[in-house]
Amino acid sequence: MLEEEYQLDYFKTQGFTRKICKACGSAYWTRDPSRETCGDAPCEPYTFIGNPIFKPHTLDSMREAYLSFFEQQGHTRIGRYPVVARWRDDIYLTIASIADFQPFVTSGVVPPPANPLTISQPCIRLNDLDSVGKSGRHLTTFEMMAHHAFNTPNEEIYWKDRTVELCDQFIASIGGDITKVTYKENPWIGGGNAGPSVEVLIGGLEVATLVFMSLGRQKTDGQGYDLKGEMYYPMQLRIVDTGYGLERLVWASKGSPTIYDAVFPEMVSRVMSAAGLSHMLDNPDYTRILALNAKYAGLMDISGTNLFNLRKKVAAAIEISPDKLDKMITPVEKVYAVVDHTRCLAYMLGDCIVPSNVREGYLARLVIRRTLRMMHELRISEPLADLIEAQIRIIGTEKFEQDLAVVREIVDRETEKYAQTLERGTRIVQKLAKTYKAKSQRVPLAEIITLYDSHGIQPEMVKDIATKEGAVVELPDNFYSIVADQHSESKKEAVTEDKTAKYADRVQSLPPTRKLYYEQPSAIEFEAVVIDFFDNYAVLDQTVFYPEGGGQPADTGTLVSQESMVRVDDVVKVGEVIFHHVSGGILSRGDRVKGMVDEQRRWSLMRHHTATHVLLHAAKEVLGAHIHQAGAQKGHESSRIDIRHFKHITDDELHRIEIAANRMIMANQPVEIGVEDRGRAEQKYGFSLYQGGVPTGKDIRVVKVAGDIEACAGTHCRSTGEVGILKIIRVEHIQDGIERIEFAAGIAAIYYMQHLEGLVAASADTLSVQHENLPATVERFFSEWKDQRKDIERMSAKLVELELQTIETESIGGVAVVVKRIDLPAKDLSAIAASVAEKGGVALLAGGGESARVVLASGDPRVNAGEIIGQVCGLLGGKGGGKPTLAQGGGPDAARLDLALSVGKERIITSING
RNA sequence: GGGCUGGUAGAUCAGUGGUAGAUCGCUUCCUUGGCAUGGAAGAGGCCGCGGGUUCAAUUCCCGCCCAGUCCA
Repeated sequence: MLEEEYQLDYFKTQGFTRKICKACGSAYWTRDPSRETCGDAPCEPYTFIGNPIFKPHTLDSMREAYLSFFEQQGHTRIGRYPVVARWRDDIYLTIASIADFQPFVTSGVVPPPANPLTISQPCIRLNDLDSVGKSGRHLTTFEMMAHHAFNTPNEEIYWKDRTVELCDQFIASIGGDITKVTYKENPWIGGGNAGPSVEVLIGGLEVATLVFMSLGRQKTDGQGYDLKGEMYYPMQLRIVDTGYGLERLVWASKGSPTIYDAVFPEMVSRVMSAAGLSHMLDNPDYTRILALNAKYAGLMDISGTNLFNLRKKVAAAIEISPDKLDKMITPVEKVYAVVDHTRCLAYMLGDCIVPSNVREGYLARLVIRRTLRMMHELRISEPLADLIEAQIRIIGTEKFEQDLAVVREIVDRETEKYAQTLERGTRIVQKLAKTYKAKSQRVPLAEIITLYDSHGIQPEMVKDIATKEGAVVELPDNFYSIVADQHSESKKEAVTEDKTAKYADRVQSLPPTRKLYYEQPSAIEFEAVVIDFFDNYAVLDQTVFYPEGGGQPADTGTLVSQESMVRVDDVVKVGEVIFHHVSGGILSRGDRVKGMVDEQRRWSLMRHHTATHVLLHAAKEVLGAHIHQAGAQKGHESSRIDIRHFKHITDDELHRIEIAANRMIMANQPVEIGVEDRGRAEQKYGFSLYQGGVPTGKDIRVVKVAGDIEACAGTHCRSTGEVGILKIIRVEHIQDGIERIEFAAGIAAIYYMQHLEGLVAASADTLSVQHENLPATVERFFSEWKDQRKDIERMSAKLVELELQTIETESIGGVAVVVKRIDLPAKDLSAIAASVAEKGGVALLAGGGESARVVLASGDPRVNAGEIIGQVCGLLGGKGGGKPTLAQGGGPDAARLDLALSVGKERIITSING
């Protein structure tokens, strides 16, 4: 990035000078000519600990100071967005304030909700999870306070000078000494955008970053820049993207040893006492150690082995052994982490994340389990739900969508589940340890990886338990990276190709298709002119054919011109142009055509689509406010909707949902559809608008069905009554936290019920009973079947006994030999034969019938049953085999049974006589 | 969405291409004045579901369902 980008008038008029840091070589601007370093870690240590650089503020007062300052400077205050970035498909969590406005506002498609605006956005970043609690400054959750200005070629709000000026003024307004502030040049690249940027440093701490997003990957007329091997070009939109760390500002305003003491003091002392460490709080040594720890940690990256180096440094400074220091400080670090994590969970769960084994739900579970583990290590007996509830109450219950009782239930369930996992894990490890101890081998690494990967058992736990069992376990330091390596080997990228992508240029020259399916939702016939025809795609000036979208499949139908009639088998939307894929003929540019969509199918799709909205609303009514769609697929025979829920839906709940949905249908309320300004709609209805994904564009189509309000592009019935009827077919548990409800609407529902009725009728018919008696009869038959099976078993045992009593053996070479045909099942034959063999005899028994079964048991080592049986069965047209002592087989040729037996007998005699 | 592990008696789990097992629990009986306990006998299994291979599948192969777990 060019040096000139930073030559601001503001710097010049305010007496700043540009200097080069003697420690790191970076360029920075300062009012203090005698300054020699840039002011950033590790070039400069923290100076604010024990010596605050702002007037004391709490989180709430600092946030208010910020937002009202920028309000006074002409910015509009905007409410926070959820910490789950449901409007993004590339990230799970909101990681920065600008993420709220990506991608549509930053790309210029959608105007910002206000301009300029100010916001305090809670963000979650789990990248530095390991450092939380240890470094004194890392948090999983922080609020990024920001003011954003979106400059267009037509409207200039403000740019660099004003931004830096506002920063200076804000710092002054909270009591900061602006002569101590440095602005460090730090070009920014990220997410396909780039621009000059300055870090705002004071007291050794970075408190803000001011980014001037002005370059993008898309080629424009302006001069391009090569940044790290990629070309960037000036964007139409130039965006002021600032980020002020609320927690850091509060920390610097208090000068406490760690950020945690400054930000959530109540929770720190609560968790300290829960862990029995409250005495530490009043211990001046402890405060001193922590302050030192944070100071040194500020100068280094403490991941991995660096933690040990940090310990050594701090220990040396206070003259105790690193071991002793470690013992003192580790529990306190865990307390900080627990406090941080519970706040993170308050936001996650409060914003309706449901823990699960996928996506953001997995992240929530990860944090929950981590927290539970640390609480266990600290011997905190207080339930996790209590701590999270306390965090929610501190932040304010009204700030969250999720009901507190639901949060508690979710956390309790997760706690319970984790306890079960641990219990199960302990048993598995104990067993494994015994196996390896018996073999006097050490437990191989592969086993430990499997335990972690497949059973969620931490390697440390494996070691503890196995050691207690007396087995040897060695853990490599880089355990987790070994696991990660194994995973990356099996990773494959799924490439989805867009079959219409190649027409992008062609679309540019075509006018948008008029969407009659919106203007006249119940129309099925229309007239149009063919504007273009290529590769069996017809583009018309207007159409009632609905293109695939929002989980609703495309319409099918016909197009008729003077010369030909073609079938429309697929319809897709490319930008604002609609492509009709046709077969069975061709059309020409300029043809006048009459179009007809398949009416039954279209109506069925509309019913299912409207029914989907009704069902979602009914589910919300029955299950709670957290119900959110996680995917949907409409069809004309049945449809399905995936909803986020933290436990299985019971039959009773399903029935209640079905009834609630049908009541809504019977209420026959009109379906209201309107196009609204995106920003206004978001503020008015909230992000529950985006149940089926996030549409593009400045305006969104808002569909209101029976109290359900969604942004939706689909076609709908005119009133709920037109859905007719909604029948739930089944509920399926897709993943943890996601339930799939399959259902049918309208005629399809009737078909389904008729089908069900058919199943009942057929079953009842087989048993010759009334439908009502079917369950009882099936029950009776099943238990009778079981009883009779028992009887047969008992009788078989009797038969075997009888047979044994009457069996006559022939002595051949001193061995008792039986060769006999007994028409019993193979199982009984082997019981009899085995019994003969037990006494040292040899028994060759065969059963006839449709096919033959042969059993040969030998109690004499000279007679190898497995070898002889092969020949015997061969004569019967089959095969057989087994052990030398017991062999079985058979064949289809039952008529030759007597021959086979006599041959078998010969073989036995030969074997005995050698 | 991808990977991995598992599904056998009420519970926890062995096991095998050829007659389904153990421990705990349960029932009954015996020992005892009664209880803890000790002893004996017994009940309890579509070996998750559906296909395939095989003379034979709980076991091997394929698909599905269910549960658990790791990762993006």
